[in-house]
Order: sequence, then structure tokens, then C-alpha cells
Amino acid sequence: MKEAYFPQEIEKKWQKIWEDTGAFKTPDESDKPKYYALSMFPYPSGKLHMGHVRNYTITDVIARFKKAQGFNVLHPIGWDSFGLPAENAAMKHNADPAKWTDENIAYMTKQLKMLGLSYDWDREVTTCKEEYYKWTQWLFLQLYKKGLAYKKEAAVNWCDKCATVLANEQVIDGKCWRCDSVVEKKYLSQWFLKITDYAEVLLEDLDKLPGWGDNVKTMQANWIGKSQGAIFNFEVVDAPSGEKMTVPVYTTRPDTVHGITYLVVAPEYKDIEKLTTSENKKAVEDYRANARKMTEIERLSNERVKTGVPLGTHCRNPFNGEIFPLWTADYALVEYGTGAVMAVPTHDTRDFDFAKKYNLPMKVVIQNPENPSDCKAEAYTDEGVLINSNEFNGMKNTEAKKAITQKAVDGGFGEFKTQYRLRDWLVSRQRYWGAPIPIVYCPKCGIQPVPEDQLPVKLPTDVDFSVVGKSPILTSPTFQDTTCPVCGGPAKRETDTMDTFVCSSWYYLRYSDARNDKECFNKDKVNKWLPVDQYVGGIEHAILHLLYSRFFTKALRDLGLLDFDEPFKNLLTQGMVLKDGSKMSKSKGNTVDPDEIFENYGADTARLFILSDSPPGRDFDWSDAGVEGCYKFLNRVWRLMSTNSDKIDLHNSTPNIGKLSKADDDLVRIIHMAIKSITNDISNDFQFNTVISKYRELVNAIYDWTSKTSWNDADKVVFSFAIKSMLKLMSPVAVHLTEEAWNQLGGEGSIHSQPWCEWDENLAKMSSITLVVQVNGKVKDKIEADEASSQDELKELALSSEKVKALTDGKTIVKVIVVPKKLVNIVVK
RNA sequence: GGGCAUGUGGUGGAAUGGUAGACACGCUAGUCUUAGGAACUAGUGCUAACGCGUGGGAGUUCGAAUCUCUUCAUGCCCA
Repeated sequence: MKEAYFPQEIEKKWQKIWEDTGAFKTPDESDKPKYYALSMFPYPSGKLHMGHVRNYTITDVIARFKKAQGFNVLHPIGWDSFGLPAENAAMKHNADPAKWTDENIAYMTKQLKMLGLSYDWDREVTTCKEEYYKWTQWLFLQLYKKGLAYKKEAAVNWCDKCATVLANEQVIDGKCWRCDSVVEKKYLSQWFLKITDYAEVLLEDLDKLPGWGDNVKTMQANWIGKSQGAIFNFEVVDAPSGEKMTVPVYTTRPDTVHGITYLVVAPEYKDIEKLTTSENKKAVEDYRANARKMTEIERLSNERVKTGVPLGTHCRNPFNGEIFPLWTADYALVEYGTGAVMAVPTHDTRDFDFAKKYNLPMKVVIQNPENPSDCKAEAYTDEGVLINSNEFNGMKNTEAKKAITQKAVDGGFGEFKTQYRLRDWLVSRQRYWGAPIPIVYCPKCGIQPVPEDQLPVKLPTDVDFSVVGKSPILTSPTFQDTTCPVCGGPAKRETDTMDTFVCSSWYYLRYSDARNDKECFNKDKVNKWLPVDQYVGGIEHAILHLLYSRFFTKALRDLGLLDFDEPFKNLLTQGMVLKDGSKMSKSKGNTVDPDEIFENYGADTARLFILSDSPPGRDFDWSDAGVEGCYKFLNRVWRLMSTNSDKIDLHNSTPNIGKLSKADDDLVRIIHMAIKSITNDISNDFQFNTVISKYRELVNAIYDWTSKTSWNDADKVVFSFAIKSMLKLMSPVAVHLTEEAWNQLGGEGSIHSQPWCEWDENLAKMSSITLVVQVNGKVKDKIEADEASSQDELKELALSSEKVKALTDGKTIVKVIVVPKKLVNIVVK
């Protein structure tokens, strides 16, 4: 065996051999049970970053471990390759986004291979290729035909910098998720997917996902935002036109309805003009113009003083006949509920602030009888008993919610209403580099879907990328003009493309049948491989991608394309990779380039390190010293074998249990314990950091043993057993080193085809134990004891300890607690 | 403001209610070397010591980092 460890040499060698022999191809047919391990596919931005390295290494180790355990493992990769950066790069250099993307994919593919990842490259999917986006378009048409894709005019989020609209989920704190610029509201006609039809089931089915972290599930539940309340219709008593009008209001506090002193409609409320008197018209117009200029963050900010103007008209409260004024104020949002809010200043903090500012009346209707509040200083929003509420006086407010709403239902002026915060998913984008929405506008026949046999609607290439402020697709002289599929007359194509999150909402299904050119995927294949057994990716997709994918799966199930209703059985959200305590970023200049790590230390060191210091779910702080330490450890592993290679015989590695020296017996036991605990640590929660510390403990133990052994024949067998076990245990992580050592030591075939190590429960423990002796719960002594000692024997042993005698002398022993094989606690007074 | 996480040595982090600090990084001393940023050996929570120690305070228990209550701090999500 070679004396020195040269990762640069052996890694390249094995990567080529694995590729040439198709070592990681996954057959669809197999006797073995299936296991689907999946990483979130990358955007081909140019180079891998350490977050990718962490993500893909975690999934790769899982895939290799499951394969060794006898599963037929599907472990694919692909590219989320549509999106703005390619287009921006194209605009900057007037180049082709396709070319830019292809080059990036080629480079990153090379890097993924250098990392030694066990992908089945035959299943690679690339969302920007026609062979893929054809099916994205096809799926869009199926959703359209089912009424789940529709076009409507709405107030939408507009990012000026990206020159496109955004989905609600892509607006983070009022800012664009991609470029961080402030998002404006615009009225535009846009395409939506009807995710709201699935709001309830998306919420309910979170319970079917025990393999997801509660944090992600809570975030999704909050986003869906189910609330139970009521809609009340308030009759307008003095509409300027004399017309009979009502204003419907959604509220989660029907119990406070007797405390209404005014009503607020959003500045964008549809009937606002009809509800404004001529005297108030000017002020209301000005107010609305001003509100339009404001961003959502400004409007909803708690710090900002709330503003509003009266409309001059009034409503009647059907519960008590009271008349109250209508106002418009920007703290009412047109998208939420009915766009109108019934204001009860005494029991809602926003209404309270507003009423204070404009001297509007207040009326207390709920009180805590033990500690009544007059609501002069602040709103009382807790539970209590109703007052000033006619027949409901004395009722607990929690019960009154139902009773009051029931009265409205019976009286025909209200209903029970469950409301969701979730809005429909806006999927059209005014950009070039995306899947064209396969729709045609005919002046005669209106909106028409492109016939399926005409798919894909290809992106035009005769476009000018140097245009500013509009989609390059509009510059194509050929793209827009087409014929109507119904009447054959001249028609225009839709020029918007789809949000890239549409492409990524079904890619994990395509892997099951990636090369199918007849259908998006074969139903049997998708049902066989899915759901994904283990999905691994960043927490930043907790809402966006993971919610959209769940919606797609359910919609596709309802379309009959597949038979399961959740795509990802288990989800591991890995933490971020930090450097010096903060996120790696170019602007901070604290990035670490994976290429440099591969070059200086090799992929095995990178893989080992990225798993070593933190559990996968937590943030990981990169340290150069840590990498160095892992490299040294791998050298140490190599040296253990190379300096003793003449004593290793992998074909004679079964120790003769029962006839071993004490030292050999101990080592065999240590190995069985290592197999057991490493297997358990990977199986439960993928605790790779402790797995790696156990590698180190194991290697340390073998080294200790070598410094004491006399190398007789039995010792050599034990040593061979130790090395063989160590190599297999380390093989999912140090994939190249273990393969090379296995090969040089004369192992059969590839170590990656060897089954996982088994342990013997009887050998996975030491023959003696350290008995901990406590007095009053404090450790006072430690005694070596036989593993098989009875409880009484342990008790006697503890009581006979000199240290214990000194401490118990002259005192009364109240109680002795014996924990078998571990501990004796003597309670004295 | 509400919800959910997380608080352990100089650092990253270990610990089915049962030896707190595994395993590392760092540091100290030594060995071997022309050399050491290699390798190996020993040590390393705090304290001079009795002892004290898992953000603070209470509680349950023979025994609490772990369970309960409370409080503080940080992070994320939703307002």
C-alpha cells in the first residue's frame, strides 16, 4: 500500500471509474425496496457555494447508507435553470441566456462530480430545456382546463428593478425576495393558479407529515392563516345616489358588534365612489391618490400614525339600530376579507388609535368582571363578559361569537365565514427567461389554450436583450403573431412567462421518468418512486417551494396523474453555512470557494468537514482550522493502514470470539459498539456530527491497540476486522479514500457495493463496567465491576467503597438506589 | 404584540432523567527532527483550596443541561 495519502490523485481516478462503469445508475425494476433521496436542485448561478456542498453531501451520505442497507436508491440531480439572473447577465453582455446557463451548468456539473456525489446522471432534468418546459406548459394547460389557472385584473406586487410582478410569497417584509427593492402595488391583468381551493387541505394535511419539522409546518400554517369569523352586511342609510346599498364586513370578533362606532373601507374599495358624498369627494380623492403611492410596509407599520378621511355617509347596525359613519383609511386592506373593517375602538388596538386621533366615540361592550376596564387608556382585547349588548349581556364573549353570528344568519344580514390569508398564486412574469404561458388571444374567440400537439411554445431567439424596462420577448418580430386554434384567424400569443417556482413544483416527479417524451411522467413510475423518502434543503423554502409543490401534487392527483397526496415524506431543513458568525456573501468577502478546498485537501476532506461540527439542522460555522483538522484525520486514517498493511488480510477478518486476548476482545467490542451507534446515529435524525466523532473514537481506539499488540495471528485477524469495519463505516463520507484503500488492500469489487456492517448485541458492550457511586446524588467514587453483576452485588460493592464509608460513617442510610450496570446512589441523613 | 426555536468551557459542539463538557479546534509542556505549519506523548471548565458549575430564579425527583413554572437574551416566522 502506498505510504502517503494523495487525494488529488485517487479522487480523480475513482470518479472516472465510477462514471465509466455506471456505478450509480438506478434501475426502475428491482427486488429491493425503493428509497428516494433528494436534494433541492440548484439554480445554475455559476459556481457551487458551500451551502450546496453541505446540502448535497448530506443527501449523498444518506443515499449511500441506504444503498448499503439494501435499498434500491433513487438519487437524482437537475437544474432550476430558468430565472432572472441569466436574463440580467444576458442584458449586461448582450449574450444569450441559454448559452450563459449552459456554461454554468457545465461548470457546476464538473464541481458536483468532483465532490464524488452518487447521482444517476441519466435522470438529470433541466427546466429551461424544451423537453422539460414542454411538460411545464402541458401541466399549465391541464390546470387551466380544470379551472385552476385563470386570468384576472388585480392589485399585484410590482418590483420595478426586476420589471415584473411577484407572488405574495415572494414579497418579504414588503421587499422583493430577489433584489430587496421595495415592492409597489399595480393594477394589472395577470395569470393566477388557484391554490386557495386547496387552502384547507394544505393546512389539514400538515398533520400527515410527522417527518417534517414543526417549525416548517408552523410557518406554512401561519402563511395559510385560517381564521374563523363572520361576515355582517351593514345597510347604508344615506347613499348619495339614493340606491339601496350594503357594506359587507369580515370580522373575527363578532362578539364586539354592539361596540361599532364607525366603519372603515380600504382606499381601493370597489364601491367607494358611490359611498362618498359630494362635499367629501375632493378629500377622499386626494387621500386615495396618496395611499396609492405608499408601499404595503408603510401602510401596515405600527409606528406610523394612522390616517383616514370620512366619506360623509352612514350605516345602520342591525343589532342595535345605531347609526355610525363610514370612513376610508389605509389600515384596511382591499385584499383581505371584504376590504372593509367594522371598527370597535374599545376592543381593537388599531381602531383605538384611530378613534383617539379623530375623536370618534367609543363604547365598551366586553369586560373582565373582576377587573373592569373603561378602555379610556387602551383597548381591552382579552376575554370577558358582554355588556351594553342587549340580550347578549352577561354572556362570555367566546360563546357570544357564535350566538351573535347565529342571530345575523337568522336575520338574513350575516353568515359564518372561514377566511384564509393565503391568496391565489400569481404566476405570470413580464420576463423572457421562463416557460412561455401557452395561451393565445383571439379577437373573436378570446382566450384560447394552445393545442397540446403544438407544445412546446418555444422561446423566441430573435430578441433584443438590450431593451430596458420591458420584456425582451416583446422585441421578437415573430413570436407574438399566430393563428387562433379555434377560428384560424390572426391572433396574438401571451408574452408573459411562468414564475420559475412553477418549474420547480414538479421536477421531483419528472426524475421518476426523466426521458419520457410522450408524457410528463409515467403514472406507474411516479407512483412507484414517490413520495420522496428524504428531502433535504434550505429552510428559506419553508413556504415558497414547499407549499407550491404540495399544492401541485394535490392538483395533479385530482387530475388523475398520480395517486399520492404529499410529495415529501420526510424533510430535513439544513442550516446555513456561516463564516465568522455571519452568512457567507460576496459583499462581506467571507466566502470560501469549494474549488480551492478540493484542490488543497480533496473532496473527502470537504465532505467530512461539512458534516462534522454541527448537526445538519443547525447553522454551520466554517473554520479553516476545522478543515485542516479533518485533513489531518484522513491522513491519520490512511497511515493507520499504510504502516500496517502487511498485517491486513481482508479475506481473513473474522475474529474467533471467545478465544481472544483481553485487548483483542476489547477492540472487537469497541468495533461492534461503533457499528451500532454509528448506524443508529445515521438512522435517527442523521446526526452526522456525532457519527464523525465516533469515527475518530474508533480510529483512536485502533491506534491505541496497535501500540500494545504483539501481532500474533489472532491479532492480525482482529486488526483486519477492525480495518474492514472502519472502511465500510466511513465509506459513505470518505468515498474516495475508502475505495482506494479497499482496492489496494485487495478487497473484492467496490467498497460501495459492500453491504452495511452488522453488529452483535452481545458484543456491543464492554465486559466490565464503571460503576458510579453517588452519595446524596453527588458522585463520590467510581469502581470497576463485572458487566453481569446483580443489583445486590452492585449495592454491596458501592457500600464497601472506602470513600463511601468515610462519608456515611455515623449517618443513617435512608435509601439505596441501584441503576443496573451504571450507578448506585446512597441517600444518607 | 402573537407563535416557534435556541441559550452548555476560549471556540464548534456531546450527553434514553443517572459520571456534564464526548469528539474536535485552540492553547500549554515535552519527544523526534537541519527545520516544523508534520507526527507522537501528556495536560487543558472555573477555583489556591473547601468547593462551584449547563442564561437568571423557583419547583418536581434519591438524582435535572434534560421535566414543570417564571424571567432574561438572541434568532426566525406572522402581525
